[in-house]
Amino acid sequence: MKAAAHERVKGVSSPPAMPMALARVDQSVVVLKALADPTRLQMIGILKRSPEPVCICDFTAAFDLSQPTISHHMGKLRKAGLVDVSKAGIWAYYRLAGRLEPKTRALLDVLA
Amino acid sequence: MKAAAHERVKGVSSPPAMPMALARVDQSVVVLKALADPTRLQMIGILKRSPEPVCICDFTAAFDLSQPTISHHMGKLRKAGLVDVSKAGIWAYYRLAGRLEPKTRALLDVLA
DNA sequence: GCGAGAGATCGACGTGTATCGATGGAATCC
DNA sequence: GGATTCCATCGATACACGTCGATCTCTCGC
Repeated sequence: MKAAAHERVKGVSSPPAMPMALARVDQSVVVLKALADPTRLQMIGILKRSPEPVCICDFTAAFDLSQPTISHHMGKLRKAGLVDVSKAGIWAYYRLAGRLEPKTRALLDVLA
Repeated sequence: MKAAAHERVKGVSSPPAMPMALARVDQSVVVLKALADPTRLQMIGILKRSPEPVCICDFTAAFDLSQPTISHHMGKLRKAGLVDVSKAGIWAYYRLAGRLEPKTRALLDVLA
């Protein structure tokens, strides 16, 4: 993809114009891309219903994937702003991000 | 990707087990993948707030993308079950799918 | 300080996807 | 019938992504 889609939208007159803020589209796409993977969606589901932060080693044990892959997926969720990480000594504990856009929060409520 | 993620989930005992139905995960991922693109997300937004079905030629005019690319995106939305198409002579009119999973409907309500 | 373990990063590989131009199929108009 | 128009499909290309093994960076316990 060479450019963000909102830069490719022409004048627009025929279809009803688009109220959704343009930056909003890109922000939503970032979150949607982060969630559009079976592993990450299940990770979010697990985090969402866990009252305690979850050690990433638990995910490495639960999924049949290598440790780098698990770390990669969690990093993707982190960069999308969906999860927070706290390190305790050797271990890294993840939980759903505390500060979430209302729209993102609603998304997670619907999904998981 | 070699297999669906739910086939890669091991015994699972440490993290709180996962109530989300396994097929549900894959179904959600299909919808999320369809929405995780700026062009398609805007298309859905336009369809969502248009009371009338929209001719695909309007999208071709509104976005600075080639006709095959627009058709490709619309086909992706169609295969994900998000939109319905009706042909009138030479033209093809698209609208949001009438039969939507409640979860999917909620997703669209949040997003667009 | 040193070895060991947890987790992030790196490099590479195969697959998926967005994009385009060219082609094909169907309905319309003359 | 023939030309035209709209849209879907095909083939090709470039890039993004999921995955892994190997490596690096911490922190802990000795």
